[in-house]
Amino acid sequence: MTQEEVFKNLTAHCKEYGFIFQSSEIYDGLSAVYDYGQLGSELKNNIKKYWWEAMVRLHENIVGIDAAIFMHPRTWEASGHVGAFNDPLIDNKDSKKRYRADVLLEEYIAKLEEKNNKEVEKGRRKWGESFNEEQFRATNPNVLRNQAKIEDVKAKMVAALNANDLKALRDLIIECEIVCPISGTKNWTDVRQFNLMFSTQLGNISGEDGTIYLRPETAQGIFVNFLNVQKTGRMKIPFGIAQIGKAFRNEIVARQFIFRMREFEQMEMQFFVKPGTELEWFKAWKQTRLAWHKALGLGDQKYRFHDHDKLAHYANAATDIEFEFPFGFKELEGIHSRTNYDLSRHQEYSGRKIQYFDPETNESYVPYVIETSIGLDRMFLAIMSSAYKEETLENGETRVVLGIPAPLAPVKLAVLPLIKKDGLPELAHKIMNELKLEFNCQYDEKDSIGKRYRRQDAIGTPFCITVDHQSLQDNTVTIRYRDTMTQERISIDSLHDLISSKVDYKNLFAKII
RNA sequence: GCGGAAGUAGCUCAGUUGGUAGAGCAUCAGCCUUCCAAGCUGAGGGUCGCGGGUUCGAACCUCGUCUUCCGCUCCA
Repeated sequence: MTQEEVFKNLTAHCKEYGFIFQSSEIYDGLSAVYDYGQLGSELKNNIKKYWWEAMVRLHENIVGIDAAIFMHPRTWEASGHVGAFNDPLIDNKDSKKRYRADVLLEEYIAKLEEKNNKEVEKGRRKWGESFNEEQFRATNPNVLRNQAKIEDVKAKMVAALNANDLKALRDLIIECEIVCPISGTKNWTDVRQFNLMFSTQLGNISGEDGTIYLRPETAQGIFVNFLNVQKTGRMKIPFGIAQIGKAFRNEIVARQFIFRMREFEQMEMQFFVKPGTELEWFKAWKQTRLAWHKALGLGDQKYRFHDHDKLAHYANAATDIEFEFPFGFKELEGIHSRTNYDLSRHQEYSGRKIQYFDPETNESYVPYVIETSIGLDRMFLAIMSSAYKEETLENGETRVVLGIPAPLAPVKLAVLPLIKKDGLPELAHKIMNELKLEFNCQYDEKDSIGKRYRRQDAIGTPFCITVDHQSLQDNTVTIRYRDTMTQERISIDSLHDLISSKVDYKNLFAKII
């Protein structure tokens, strides 16, 4: 079976067992938006917990916040998200080249002006000393025609840009018969605004038109709260602020299932350090974060660093932790040395002093920042794609099993009466009622025992507790392990401690610290 | 965005030259009882992605649209 087929089966499996559904499916779905189902949301919550506790609880100098999705619009001017992504763009279908629509029109206007200048030069040569440029421009029919066109195009372009009327811009390009400099054709796409931020209206914000954005990254919520957290939490550098939350990007192409979605969730931590020490911390966080991933046991060979050669304007070092997805090695987490760019920009745009007074050196500075930013949905996909296995057993039968690490498994155990009479269901319920106080459990008495094991395998339940006739005699049950399919008989009293020891996050943390 | 392919029950799919919609698995109820799925009986479930058009009649032909997958492009 090819990788592609396995990935297809995985996505079908995610739907069939209630992990992931397409958003608004009964209305034909919404492109690149997905919902997490009854099991998916459990797994997602467990991933969040693993990250949050590893970052916030295990590091005494990291605290967590939960900032709003809506932020003051000036945030995005300071961050550089507004402006950099606000151009109306148009593609030529033949050359596949992309242009700014307003630039194409301005070049067209410039050409007309050049034409007129040439006419004027011709007139000047012809009339010599007695040439009156003003009068010439006011009377020459060619110049007048061009000038009228210039005025017309300018007026229409400004009107269209102000009204954000993209269709009018395209119509104008067609009307002017502008051709692509490369292909020479007039085969244009629609004009599109390549703004990656979603916008909406806020009731009444003073001085603005009320347009606000859904945050395209969670990081800014941390930066604008730097002073709040540092002062109220009495934080001393170096320290970090962590956050889990939704972000939104209006991607042009969003594909590969939940790998690139328009609404997604990030788990980010911004670590504030003394200027000059940032590259040491960058190196340290690379190792810390890789260890966090490897502790899950999905396979060490599935991870690699991809250092950036071309750095973003705000960074002085950057790397990706890439994971081997079914469609190849792709970015799972980014670790960036963001310098003091963000805090400095907010200092500039807000007019507030955003600095840290270092008691050791008695000086103030704008801290440098190391960012670790992981896509929660990508993490989900990484776990699912490495956990999903189609196995052929020794007896020739097949099973589909999700080898999800036990601490992250949506359902920790299933309680199964071997048959549904003779008092076995009653005892099974009694066991379940005690264990469900701590673990997410399922009870199942339908169909043969083997079939029920397969059902639990398919959703990644690590343990099946089977109640049989012997249980009624001696208070023991069998516990069956998902990965090995082996069983052992243990007393009902020891169930809690055994399962607890296997699903505890401590097992993972032990490998990190 | 461009090009290609696809969309029929929860899942995987069949459906003949256009003539009232099918299977297996799954689900539910009952029977049976057996530690690694597919025993017996019965039941529910589909405006064939959506919308126009052609036709006496469309799952099938046609146009549009939405969604998904693949390649390119774009973004980072």
